[in-house]
Amino acid sequence: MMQNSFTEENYLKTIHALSGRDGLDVSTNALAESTATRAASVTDMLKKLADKGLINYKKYQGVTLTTSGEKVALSVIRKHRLWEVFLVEKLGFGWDEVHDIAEELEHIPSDILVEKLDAYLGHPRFDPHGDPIPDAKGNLLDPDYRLLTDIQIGEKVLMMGVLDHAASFLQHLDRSGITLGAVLEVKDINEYDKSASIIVNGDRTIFISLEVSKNLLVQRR
Amino acid sequence: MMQNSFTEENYLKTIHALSGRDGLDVSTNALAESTATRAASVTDMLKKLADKGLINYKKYQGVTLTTSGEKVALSVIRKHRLWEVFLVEKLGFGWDEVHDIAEELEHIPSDILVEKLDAYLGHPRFDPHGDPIPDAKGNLLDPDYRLLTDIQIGEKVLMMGVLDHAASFLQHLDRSGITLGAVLEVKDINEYDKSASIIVNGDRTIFISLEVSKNLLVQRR
DNA sequence: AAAAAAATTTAGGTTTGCCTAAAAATATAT
DNA sequence: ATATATTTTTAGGCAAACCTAAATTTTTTT
Ligand SMILES: [Mn+2]
Ligand SMILES: [Mn+2]
Ligand SMILES: [Mn+2]
Ligand SMILES: [Mn+2]
Repeated sequence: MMQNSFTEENYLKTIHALSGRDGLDVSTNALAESTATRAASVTDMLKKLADKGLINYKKYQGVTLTTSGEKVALSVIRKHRLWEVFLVEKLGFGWDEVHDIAEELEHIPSDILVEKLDAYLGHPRFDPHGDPIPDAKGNLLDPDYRLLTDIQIGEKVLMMGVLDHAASFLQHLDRSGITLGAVLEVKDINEYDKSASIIVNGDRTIFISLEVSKNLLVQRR
Repeated sequence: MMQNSFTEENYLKTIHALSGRDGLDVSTNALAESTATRAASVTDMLKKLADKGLINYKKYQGVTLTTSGEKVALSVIRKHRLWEVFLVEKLGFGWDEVHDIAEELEHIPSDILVEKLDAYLGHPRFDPHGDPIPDAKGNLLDPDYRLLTDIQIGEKVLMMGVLDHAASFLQHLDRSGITLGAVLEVKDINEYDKSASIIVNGDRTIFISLEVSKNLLVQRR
């Protein structure tokens, strides 16, 4: 059985991300956008992935992952997130610095490496951004967090993850003192622009824009 | 400034290894052999590396690294050896299992990653096979070890490294109890086939063939 | 110093993953 | 339902890294 290339793995991971929890069809254009390539190049790759049995592809109809394609995607995601934990927990990187490095490390192929890394890290269940880490068999939790925009005034929630993974957003959260696991209490919501004042960990009050609220995943306590 | 590809880095590393401590010219055929490619492919790559100023190349005359090429080679070697230390010291791999994985990890580009890894490992000076690790500036120790074949009967030496890095050889040493840092005393050398009996760490006596002696780097105490 | 052998380079192809431009299919608007 | 717009595919090419076969250069032998 031939190995999947770096590029093929990235396509599979992207298809997984774009098809979301419901396994919706992913369009050629969406893939072109996400992979920073042109639609024609995507079509080329889709043919190859279909030939290898990794995706279901009918011309003009979009694609979904096959079972075998999903297995590959989940394995890459597992590696990505485990390496991110390593970079943050062991090497002392910030959560805003690890994505690009993990983007490369995720393609190192050794299964035994992944399992030893997982054990060394203490079998973490979430990565530094709050994203769940698939287990060795490809089981992936779907923790139904909600957006901070759905939380009522007076409610206290735990900060569990981010939707936007951009370094600039994560750095903004750092400056606001909003870290994974922080307790957030919605003190007030501005009618006009939906900006909010939030009490962080019971002491500091900060103001956050709707843009920020829309990207914060939280959980009732 | 364009980045060097995976493949270019491997060629530079191979040229470094083959030119030895004296910086001798490396032949096209030797490179073809070491990189498991054909001579014609090597010629293609040599032209490219010469264009990029990484090697000195005159047709039919063999190649040497330029200062800039050597810098790249040493950086790749540094990464290879640091990752090997990580795999053995932190993840618990055996010294016979890490080479192929490090062969991939050595191409992960981030400078800051390398420096954080180095610090995390406690700035190791040698890799699990006894090979010296270049520092961040590209300074590489040249410890003048000698071969066990050069040691007289009765002499006690420290086991410092291996010439052959093959898993089968390393596993053979494991079975013989010969590890890095072990004290070896040459008890007797067989006239006929130069095989020897050796006392390991002052207790066990083992017999080793010339083939093994030729691949053991040792140091007087 | 030729002739023969070995090493190296050139010539011409292949595959992978990308591109632009043009054609075809699908979706949307009138 | 037709026309228009959008999406997707096809056609034809390019660069990287490899290949085989054929030429060329260097080295070794006679
Ligand atoms: Mn990431
Ligand atoms: Mn992450
Ligand atoms: Mn190695
Ligand atoms: Mn080594």
